[in-house]
Amino acid sequence: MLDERKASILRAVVEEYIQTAQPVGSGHVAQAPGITVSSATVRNEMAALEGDGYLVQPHTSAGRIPTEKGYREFVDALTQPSLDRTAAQQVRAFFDQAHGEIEQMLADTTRLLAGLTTYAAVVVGPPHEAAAVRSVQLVSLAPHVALFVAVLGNGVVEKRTVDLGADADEHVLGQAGAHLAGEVIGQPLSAVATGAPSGEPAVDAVLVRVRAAVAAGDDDHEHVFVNGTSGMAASFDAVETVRSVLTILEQQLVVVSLLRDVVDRGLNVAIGTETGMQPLAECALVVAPYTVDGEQVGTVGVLGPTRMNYPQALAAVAVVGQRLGHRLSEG
Amino acid sequence: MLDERKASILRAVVEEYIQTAQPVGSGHVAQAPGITVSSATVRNEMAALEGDGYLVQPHTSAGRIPTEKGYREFVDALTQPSLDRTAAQQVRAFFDQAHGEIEQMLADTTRLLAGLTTYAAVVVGPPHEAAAVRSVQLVSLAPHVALFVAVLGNGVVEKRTVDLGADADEHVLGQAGAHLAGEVIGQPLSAVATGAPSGEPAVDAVLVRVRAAVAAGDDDHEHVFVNGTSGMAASFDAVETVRSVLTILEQQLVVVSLLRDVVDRGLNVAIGTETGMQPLAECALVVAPYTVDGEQVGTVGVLGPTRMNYPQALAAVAVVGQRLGHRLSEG
DNA sequence: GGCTGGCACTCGGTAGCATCGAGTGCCAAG
DNA sequence: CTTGGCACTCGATGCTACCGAGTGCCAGCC
Repeated sequence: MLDERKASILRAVVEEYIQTAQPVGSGHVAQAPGITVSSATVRNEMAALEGDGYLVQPHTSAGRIPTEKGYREFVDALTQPSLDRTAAQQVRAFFDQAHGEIEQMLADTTRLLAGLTTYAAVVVGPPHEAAAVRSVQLVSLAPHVALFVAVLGNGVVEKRTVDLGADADEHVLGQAGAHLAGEVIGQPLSAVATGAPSGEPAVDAVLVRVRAAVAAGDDDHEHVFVNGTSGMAASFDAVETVRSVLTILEQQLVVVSLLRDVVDRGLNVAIGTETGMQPLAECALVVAPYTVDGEQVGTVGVLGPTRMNYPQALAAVAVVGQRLGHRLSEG
Repeated sequence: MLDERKASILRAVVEEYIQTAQPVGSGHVAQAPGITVSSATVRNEMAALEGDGYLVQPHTSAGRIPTEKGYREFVDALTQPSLDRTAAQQVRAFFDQAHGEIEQMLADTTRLLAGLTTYAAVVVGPPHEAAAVRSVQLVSLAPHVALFVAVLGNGVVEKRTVDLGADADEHVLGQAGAHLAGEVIGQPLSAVATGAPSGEPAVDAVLVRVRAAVAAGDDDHEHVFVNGTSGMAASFDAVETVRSVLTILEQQLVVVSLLRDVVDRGLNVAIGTETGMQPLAECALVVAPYTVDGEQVGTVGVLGPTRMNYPQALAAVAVVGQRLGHRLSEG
């Protein structure tokens, strides 16, 4: 454990480094608010902090930079920060005005978060399979093609185009739809795959196709929304870093499992290698799960450089996650 | 108009510059295939090309770089290029296997294009309003909340959450839904906004709310899918350029109007300032509209650096656009 | 007349070198 | 234990010399 003085020196270093991106020297720290000792004393303490692995020198006779361990300590020592007035206002305004369609709202939420933090924002939507089916319908689109539409209790609509292989008239489609509705309403969507035949040959032909189509799309990744990559890009000065981060963010499955993994470890913040992804070594991830009716159904997060503004990011993610959960609980 | 020799010299310069990103000197051009004259002659011709605005020198005594006019000439002189074998194979495989849900397919198409070109790929989906409504439904989600679901003829599903303001039982919702169905099936979705009341007070209360919700989301931007931003990032070496391009790509409305604008001008390729967007001065955009049942309904494109591989990009965009149109026409 | 080899010239990039200064570690005194 | 002082380090900056890719131009050749 760090003593009080070491802790405040570490804090000063991290805060200045976050602002300037330059190695910070003992002189600057000595002048920082909350530091009452001389630069010489600071030097001694900084040497000790370096010995303990909280700081590093890029080269002898340069200032110091926080290590992952240093950031970790800094973050752990943060008292739960709160948003500044205008940002809180912005969040409030957003969720007051938020309306309409769930996916649109999640996408807009990433915009909000990206705007609040100037980093890349990520929102993982509620898993589709979880919710109970509220309504099922089969709609004819073209001679051999129908669309299976299921409305889930959380407002998500699942759809699959179904190649029927042969003509099916409206009547048969209607019957098949009604049969499916009887089977799966109130059940999770996966129940579609395992239902019984109806007895009517024409209807059963359709049912087989539909069940196959639904099952095929069943390992449907959860939906991920990403935004603010431009802000993320601005935080790095090596284009190669930007490129590798973009590569990660483009792989939805990877993003989902990354966030889930961090949340499962009970973390709010994953710094550098803590993310478990080597291309994110220079990044930090701040996340918060959100709950609907007391159940964790998704995650919001921001991805930025390790030298991100943690207090701001933590506050933004926490507030947005909480508000989003409330909003979704309302329906 | 350029004479034959100037044209082939320009072509050689562009091709080498695309490959190396270095100013190209007369010596290299002289060794290029198709060039049979000495470097001294090439020098004279290159000086003339510079005088005519096709090339520039970054500084005296350096090689030359194509100008926008130079790229334009190069592109216009291209004979319609075709995809190499493996890429064509990839496209074929993709569309053979493509199935299921239209939006998923469009998203996957951007992945395909991004993979083919190593630039950022953009696909603009068919406008939602255009297609005729096939089916309408009102589903209760929560006590005061219902979901309006409309299936359009092109397989798109439009949905709106509707705050009913008060409880409405299933029966009333069903009636309202049936009433709407009678009005708008076969019509574009916008017909929902202008229907008549039903006469039944409870049903009409619901109808008012639904009509408002549908109208509110009506200026719904068309859906845009973007992918391959990491490849785009790798094409530039200034992070600031990457950032500004990302900023553009994050604004869906801007992307849509950009593509539409280019297509409307009858172009396949927009180079640098031809895009009309200043942050894209160092970019080129290759686009192709795709048609369903003979009607242009959307656009595919790639966005890369001005020194992009035009033949490859043009071929990829053309083939993908065409195949996508076919695929969508089938239903 | 047009092409070509030759040649002087230009100028960005790189390497070597001195200088500067922010920052360090250490020490002796308070 | 803290602090001012001091010698030291080493990246950054600026200067100079040099190299070489590339140019423009010219005289000779086909």
